[in-house]
Amino acid sequence: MKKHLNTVKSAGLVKRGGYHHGDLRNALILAAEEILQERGATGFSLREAARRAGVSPGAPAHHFGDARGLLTAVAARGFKRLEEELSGASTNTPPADRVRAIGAAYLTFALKNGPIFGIMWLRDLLDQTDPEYLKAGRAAFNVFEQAALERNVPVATAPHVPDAPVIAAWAMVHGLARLTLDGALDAVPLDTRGQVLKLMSAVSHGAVAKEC
Amino acid sequence: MKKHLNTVKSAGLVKRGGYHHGDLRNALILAAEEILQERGATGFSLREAARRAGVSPGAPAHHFGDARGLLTAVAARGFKRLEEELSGASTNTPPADRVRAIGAAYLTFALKNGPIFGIMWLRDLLDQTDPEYLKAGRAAFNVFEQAALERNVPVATAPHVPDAPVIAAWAMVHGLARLTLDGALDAVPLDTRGQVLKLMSAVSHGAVAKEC
DNA sequence: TGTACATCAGTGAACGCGCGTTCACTGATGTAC
DNA sequence: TGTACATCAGTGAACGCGCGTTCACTGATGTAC
Repeated sequence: MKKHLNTVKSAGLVKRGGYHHGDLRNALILAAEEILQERGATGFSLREAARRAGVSPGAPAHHFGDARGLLTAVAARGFKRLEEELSGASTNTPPADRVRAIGAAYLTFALKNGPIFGIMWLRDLLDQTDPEYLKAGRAAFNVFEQAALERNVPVATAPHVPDAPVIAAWAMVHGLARLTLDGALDAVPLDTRGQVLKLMSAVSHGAVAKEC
Repeated sequence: MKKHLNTVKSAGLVKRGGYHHGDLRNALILAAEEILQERGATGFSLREAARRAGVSPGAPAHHFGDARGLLTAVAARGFKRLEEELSGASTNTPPADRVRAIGAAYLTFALKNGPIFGIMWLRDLLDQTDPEYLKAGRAAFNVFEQAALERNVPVATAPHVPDAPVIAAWAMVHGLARLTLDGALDAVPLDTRGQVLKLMSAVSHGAVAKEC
């Protein structure tokens, strides 16, 4: 019955003896992730997060203000984790296969973290102006774009406009992830996803635009 | 202040004088759509739908059982409307351009009906076994697939497995729609969406797979 | 055409629930001297 | 090394809220004869 405490507990983030917690901010983020994964976005509440961190209902306000604040932190952390996964896939793969590997990592992350991935895009529930959130989101996209363009221009410095093949490829992986999560592709064999990722890679490199 | 009643009202679906409503089922579906469009999925409640239809809080139970039942009906109607849009785009367009036109219609529908489109895929909130819902969803996909395959085999009769280019193309439009709705493409010019749809069309016809 | 009656589609008050947030408070921590 | 004190990070009881659902009821409708 208390099984849901395991993750937060095993990370040593439930309040121990003292009056002060020590790392409540992180404990609440982990607790929120736990709730999302177990019960989905519908099942989330600030009180439940406080409960799992072993703390009174008023405590979270000190760190996040309100529920929106906590969820925004969760989303930001989600994008950071996604970025790490994508970066890992990128550096471990020769340039020619990079985009496909990144796409596969994107898909894997989304499927493993369904409800968290979902909330990362639910702007209604987030503080859309939070700089950490925005930065993390851009960083993740950057990894993808860099691999597609196969040059090392640092994109983050100046605003620029990504071109159609990159957007098309991103939309394709993203759509594949969402349709899978939403159960719309239950009848489609796993193998097909691999083929879709190949097509995605080709699109990202302009294989279609350059005269087919 | 009562502005939100307009749609349901102007459709003549608010209870008039009598004890019985006459068409409460449809009135509730319209009211639910209104709420979703105005307040998003978070703002939806069964009581509010009843309120807008001019009926007591217990009334919806007679027609839908619970909130899930009503939302499922909304989602089913959403897919029916989507299917109509896609069919319209298909029949009004020469075969060569059909997939692109359908993709554009898909995107337009999604953007016009953001929160409703969102809920159509939120299986947590729906009765996933509802036959009307399932049928409407399949019918919409069928229009897309038929155009991509450019033959007239009726797909609905026997279960079959769509192949990678069709799934890839669908994922691409779907992803484009969701990323746009979620504000992730705010910096991308509208023109780019048109180019993405062209790429989508090429992919759906196997332009990439057939040796590039 | 009239009457009895079953069925249907509503009412509206009441219930218990968990939520987010507030607030006066208090225990722990860290810093100045 | 010791003491005073400000600041910080918690408590926990209380608030009001809107929700979904229930239930005994009642008015309207339609059908049988």
